[in-house]
Amino acid sequence: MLSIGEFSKICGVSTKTLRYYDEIGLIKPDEIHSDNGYRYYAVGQLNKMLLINRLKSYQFSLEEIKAVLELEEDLAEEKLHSILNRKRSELQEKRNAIELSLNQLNIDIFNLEAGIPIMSYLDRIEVQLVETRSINIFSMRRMMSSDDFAAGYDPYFSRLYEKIAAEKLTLLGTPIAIYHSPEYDPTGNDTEFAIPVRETGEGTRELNGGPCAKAVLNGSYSELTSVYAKLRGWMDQEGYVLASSPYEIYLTAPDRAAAPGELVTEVYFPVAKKQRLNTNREGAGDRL
Amino acid sequence: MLSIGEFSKICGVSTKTLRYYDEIGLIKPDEIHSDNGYRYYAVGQLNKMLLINRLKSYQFSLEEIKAVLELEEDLAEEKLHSILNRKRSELQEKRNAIELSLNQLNIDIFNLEAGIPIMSYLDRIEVQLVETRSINIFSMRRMMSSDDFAAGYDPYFSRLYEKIAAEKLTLLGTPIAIYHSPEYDPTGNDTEFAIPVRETGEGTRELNGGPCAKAVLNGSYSELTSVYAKLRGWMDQEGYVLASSPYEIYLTAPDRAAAPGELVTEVYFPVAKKQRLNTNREGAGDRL
DNA sequence: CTTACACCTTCCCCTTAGGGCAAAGTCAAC
DNA sequence: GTTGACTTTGCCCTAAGGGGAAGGTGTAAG
Repeated sequence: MLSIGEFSKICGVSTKTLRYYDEIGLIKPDEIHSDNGYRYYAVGQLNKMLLINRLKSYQFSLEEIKAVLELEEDLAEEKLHSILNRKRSELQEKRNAIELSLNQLNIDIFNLEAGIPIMSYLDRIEVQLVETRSINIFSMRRMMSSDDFAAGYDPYFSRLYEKIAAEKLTLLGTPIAIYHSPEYDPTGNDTEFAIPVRETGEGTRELNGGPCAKAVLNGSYSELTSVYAKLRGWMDQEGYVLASSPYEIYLTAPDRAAAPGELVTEVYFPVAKKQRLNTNREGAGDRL
Repeated sequence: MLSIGEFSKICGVSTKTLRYYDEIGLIKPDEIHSDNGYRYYAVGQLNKMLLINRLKSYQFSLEEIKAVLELEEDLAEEKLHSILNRKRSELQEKRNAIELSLNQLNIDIFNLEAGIPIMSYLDRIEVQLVETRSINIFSMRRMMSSDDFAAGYDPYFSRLYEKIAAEKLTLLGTPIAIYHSPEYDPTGNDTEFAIPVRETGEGTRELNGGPCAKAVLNGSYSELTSVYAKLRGWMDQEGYVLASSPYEIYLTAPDRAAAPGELVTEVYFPVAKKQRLNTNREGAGDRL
């Protein structure tokens, strides 16, 4: 039998950790002296502890490890297999997310070396008030989960293009995404994919024109949230409210793998003037 | 001015988060109504909040972000540059660590599909008691931090090989690492890099022979900790104690980029019989 | 003017995987 | 017998907020 200190040195974990694992029932000492409470571990428990360490290196939580250990005892191999596969996907996603951040960070560092402050692109986002015309669109509407969103819009636009080709419709513009959810909802967003066409008929509708706050984004979609923030900030400052669903027009087709630096996206917020409310609480003089 | 709810929707963060950031002084509302305590944010604070979001995506801690924001105000660009560079290195390291885990996980899944239980390699680690002979080694000794360790031993062995070549010594074996720290110390380990040579003289010494617990590892170094655990477990069970510093002999040269599956490493623990102590508390009958 | 409802405030507890420290008991060696 | 290393429990702490309660406000509609 091994004392907690010996066991901890062999396994490379702290005694604190071993006491914690005992407490949560992950690995309990083979024996606890009833008179002094000392924990003693069996040599045979080394394997279990080493497996725990390995699973930890795969970023399993202790709760998950507990489940895996119970599976191991039941010899439920196919379940274990699926758990490992899922964890592999998780790790791959994490790696990809880091990769994306690294790319963006590289751009920022590159800009900084060229003397461009990090967030200066925000100042280059210009918001204008424009008057749009109504256009006829061929569209489909979907609830988009965040997974769907991450997968990109290409498959949806592809389907639209296929139908347009099949029905011999006349293209009048580049793809558009219209966001009908009143605000961002992490569980799913009501999104309409549209392409301007000449013909009316089944599957088409009119996208109403009117006054819009418009901003143009040159570059990676990762900065879209900033564009939205800029537009909402502008609306608040200028005393406008959202009149209907915002939409984005992808001038460079998103299915074409253009260099991210060359993407051009227009963002439109249909707006209406807020009717006589203090657009600025300072101006209303309700302070000082 | 924007209420906390409006500001939160524009920036895509929760009101809870904004109150927390206020509390820790990361971003304080432009104005707090003194009568009801309501927080109001200025449109101009959007930029700051978006920068915070971006830095969070680079996995800066809030504490670090606070420091960066202060730098931004001081326009200390070169400092900012170095901070971003350091964070880039951190992210790259994280990605590499995940990549390593993924490789190992892939091996485990592959084995599992072939019907081999995950930790079965542990059972294939055989510990034997062997009698080694003294050998003459040419060596250098270093304190190895965990960073040094991660960088690998190749540079050290390379230096030894260079000196051996320069002094025209005769090689008698493959590289050896000897661990003089009594146990693993995360702050640094006293490690000796050695290569067996025929000639004695400056820089050489004798590596004493004697009884050793020996185990052979076929495959990736990531399983070395298990080998050590196995050896220590064996020693405890058989009633041996460590007599001097353990060492590893790399039969396949570690500087050759052999496929990790083909690496062969021998691990030796010089041992001595523990003098008449209960080798097993059960056997000593001090329980039940 | 009242009422409903959305919004805001503070306060408290909860999360992961343990780390640090203190007071007190115990073990093994000299 | 003493000393020093080891072990026990107990308490508070971490980072970045989430959940919910209790109570105070803002605004719009009837």
